Amino acid sequence: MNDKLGNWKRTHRCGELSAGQIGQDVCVMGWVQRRRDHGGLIFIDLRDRDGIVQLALDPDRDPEAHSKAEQVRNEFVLAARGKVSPRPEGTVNPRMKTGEVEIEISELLILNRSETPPFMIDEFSEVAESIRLKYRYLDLRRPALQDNLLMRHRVARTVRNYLDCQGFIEVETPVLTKSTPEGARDYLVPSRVNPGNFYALPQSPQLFKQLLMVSGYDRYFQIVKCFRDEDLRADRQPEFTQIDCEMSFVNRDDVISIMEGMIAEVFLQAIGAEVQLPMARLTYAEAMDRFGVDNPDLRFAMELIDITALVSGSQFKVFADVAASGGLVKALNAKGCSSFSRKELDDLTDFVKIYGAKGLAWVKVTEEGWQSPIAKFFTADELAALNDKLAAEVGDLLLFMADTPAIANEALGRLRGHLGQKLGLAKKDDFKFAWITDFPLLEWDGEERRHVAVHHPFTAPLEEDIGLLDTEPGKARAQAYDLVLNGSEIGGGSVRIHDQAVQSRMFDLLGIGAEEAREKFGFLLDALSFGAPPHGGIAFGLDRLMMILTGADSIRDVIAFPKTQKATCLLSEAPNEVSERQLQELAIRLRKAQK
RNA sequence: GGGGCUGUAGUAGAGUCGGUUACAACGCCGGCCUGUCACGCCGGAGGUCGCGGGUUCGAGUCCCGUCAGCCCCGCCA
Repeated sequence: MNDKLGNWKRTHRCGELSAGQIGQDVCVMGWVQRRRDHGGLIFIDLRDRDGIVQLALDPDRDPEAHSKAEQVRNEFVLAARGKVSPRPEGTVNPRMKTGEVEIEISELLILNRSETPPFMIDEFSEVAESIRLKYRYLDLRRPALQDNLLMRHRVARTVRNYLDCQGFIEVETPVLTKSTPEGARDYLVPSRVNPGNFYALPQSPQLFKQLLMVSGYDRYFQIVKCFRDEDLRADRQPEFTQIDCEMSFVNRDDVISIMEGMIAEVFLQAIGAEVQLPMARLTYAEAMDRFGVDNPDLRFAMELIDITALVSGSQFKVFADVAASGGLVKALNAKGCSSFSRKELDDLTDFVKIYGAKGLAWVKVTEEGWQSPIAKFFTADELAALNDKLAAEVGDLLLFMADTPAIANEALGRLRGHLGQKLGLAKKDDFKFAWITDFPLLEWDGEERRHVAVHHPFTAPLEEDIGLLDTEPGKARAQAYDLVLNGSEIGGGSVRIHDQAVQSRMFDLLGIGAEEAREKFGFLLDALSFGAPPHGGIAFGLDRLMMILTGADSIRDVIAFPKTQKATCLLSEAPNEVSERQLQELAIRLRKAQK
């Protein structure tokens, strides 16, 4: 039989007790971290979310509490009253925040018992993630996850305070909304009241926040769940959280300036890091040229060098042919890496093949010159020119990639990131931000044989590129921007189209006919015709931001109840089959699973 | 859809060349212990080697399949 709480009131949290409370009568409540039974004296480490404090139970002081303590096991829930006392000389524990004191217990309640947990609730035990996920409520008792979720709370609070001070108001938008073409696969929800019809869960509140601008709310934000039915990654969950913002009467620089202030405040409040403002900016074209990717990790240099022109006339056919057919030959200098083993070089080659590259040429720069399978193809002049262009020094490893521009950039750019990690150039407590601007507006989709929006269909072109929409739409740039931190895209947004005619033209370019546009986005087009102000916004991925702030390697470590890679929840066992009756109400008949 | 890694008591691991009854640690249970703090000492219980099939006199070990977890490509406006 458990003890009743009655009118006991907690006076302190376990972690906040220190020498300052010595002599006070206190009451703490929490979970048993550990019991140490010395036959006479019993020590209990009591834990709550703030920390751990030692309870001392002396049979001479209170036999009843002491005998109760003998029944106590790990994770029992206790309430304890007693006097905060200094620990005897020589028994102070400097590794504990509360290690100078203990509570001399006079009364003890066992509020609840616990089964032996499947794993130890401490910071030492390594446990398979599938077991941690099945017993998530126990894993969440451990300090690592508690610290992460507490920081997540502080970040959300900082964001709300900052945006409130800047005149933003938080407005909720529908979760049951309309499926739209473009973008990710939707999660669908059947409508019982409208058989055969489905809601979609929002991939983002994009359209609604634009409507709020038309409604005159001027500055909106929301910390909001978004849903995309796509495959998972270490930094991707099908349901995730955005800090979603939209502002009226602003241009790109206005949005960037307010938002980088928010990020700086978040870093200061969450981890005490000072962020230099304004943040760096790179155009998309420059990012691709120097780093091969649109989310470069700027914690280290090792930039990509375009050597297409230098090798276009060389005897090395692989390079010359690529150059002649409109491809790119690019290289990077891995300083001091000429000691890489054959195996390491093979691993690098395997790495670039993941991104579709056919191979990777390497050169070790030695006292005797180039040591490389491709050295013999180049004249002395060519070697000198390449060494000069790559700033090659003895001890360097040069890596070359020749392919279509898309593959050469991506493969070598990813290799650069990979090497940065491998060589320890990317430190977790180093934060390098950059805004990437001037993205292309459109991208050609070879499979669907049409343009698709790089950002989304509501993104405005650069004002000077509007003419290109009629001549060379593929060359038009967008008023879009991403915030990149340490090689991770943590946010992205754009100035939106507020002109109905331009929006219709955009749908046209995307191969969305007038009728389809009417059907899918008619409400937006209508709204734009009723005095839509110029507006723009941005959304930050809160989960990814938290990963970087906490140093987590997995998005699951910053989410209270995350999904597995197969998008299931090991705790609740969602998703699950539903009853025939439920399906009937929804007018849904299942097909047999196809083999 | 594809590539890769992992799977052995509650937990995390060892297990040789295919060969006796599958090991030791932490945890758990019992006993002892009045200053420990990841307490200590003594004793004990606990196993469908993920699952299914195959090879073999014999499989945790080799082969095939499958399931689960993780990482990656595709996908993610």
